[in-house]
Amino acid sequence: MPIFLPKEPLRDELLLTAVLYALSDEVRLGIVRQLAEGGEQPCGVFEVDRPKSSLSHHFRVLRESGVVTTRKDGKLLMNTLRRGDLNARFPGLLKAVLK
Amino acid sequence: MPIFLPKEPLRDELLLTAVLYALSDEVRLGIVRQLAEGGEQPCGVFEVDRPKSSLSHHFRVLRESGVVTTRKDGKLLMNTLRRGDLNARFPGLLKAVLK
DNA sequence: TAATTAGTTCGAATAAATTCGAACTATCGT
DNA sequence: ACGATAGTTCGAATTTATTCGAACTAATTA
Repeated sequence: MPIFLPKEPLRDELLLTAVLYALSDEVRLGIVRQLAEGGEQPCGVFEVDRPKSSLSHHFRVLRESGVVTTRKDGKLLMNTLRRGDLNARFPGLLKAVLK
Repeated sequence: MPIFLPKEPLRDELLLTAVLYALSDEVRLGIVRQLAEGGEQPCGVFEVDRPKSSLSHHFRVLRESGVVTTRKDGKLLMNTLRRGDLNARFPGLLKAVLK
């Protein structure tokens, strides 16, 4: 079966509780901070002390909550923080969390 | 055994992930919103469709994460949102979440 | 003193999240 | 075509959270 990335919620489907939950984990928060700093990056560059299947799980949570968007580029999955959507729906949240 | 309220973290012991986790639940977020609106209130005034033992659990999570502080007043436990501490440690977070 | 009220604590059941290895898909390079 | 690389998916184990009823503590009121 082909790889299906989870469907990412549209801007107006973002749920505050889901976003807060996604950000409430150290690993995921670390990923988000690094994306905020360095812009679009593939999954592999994140140095977390966990096997890739665990990392993949955390990316899924970030995608499904709408915190991150992922596009395919060759053999890489490139991840971007959904700044615009998050700022539109929850103004100030990202800034407060990333500070 | 006497009733021991969970120890509330000091301002500089607040953890962002713990706060975000506490806020990532609809019931708890509802309590926090109502405290933000109406100021100090006892546990009993919150109309959530759950038995009081469940409510008590949610208050515990809010206290242990440092979102809420509780003082005893007669037979009531009065709860207050820890605005000052939260704003000091995570500027803008509360505003963004409560909007 | 007894009854009521407010809310916690306990214990056990259920539900949900996390973790990891192994197997897999897809792409790239040789 | 083959091997290596990137990352997902699956399945099962473990951990953590939630839920609730019942028993409890402490304060109030009769």
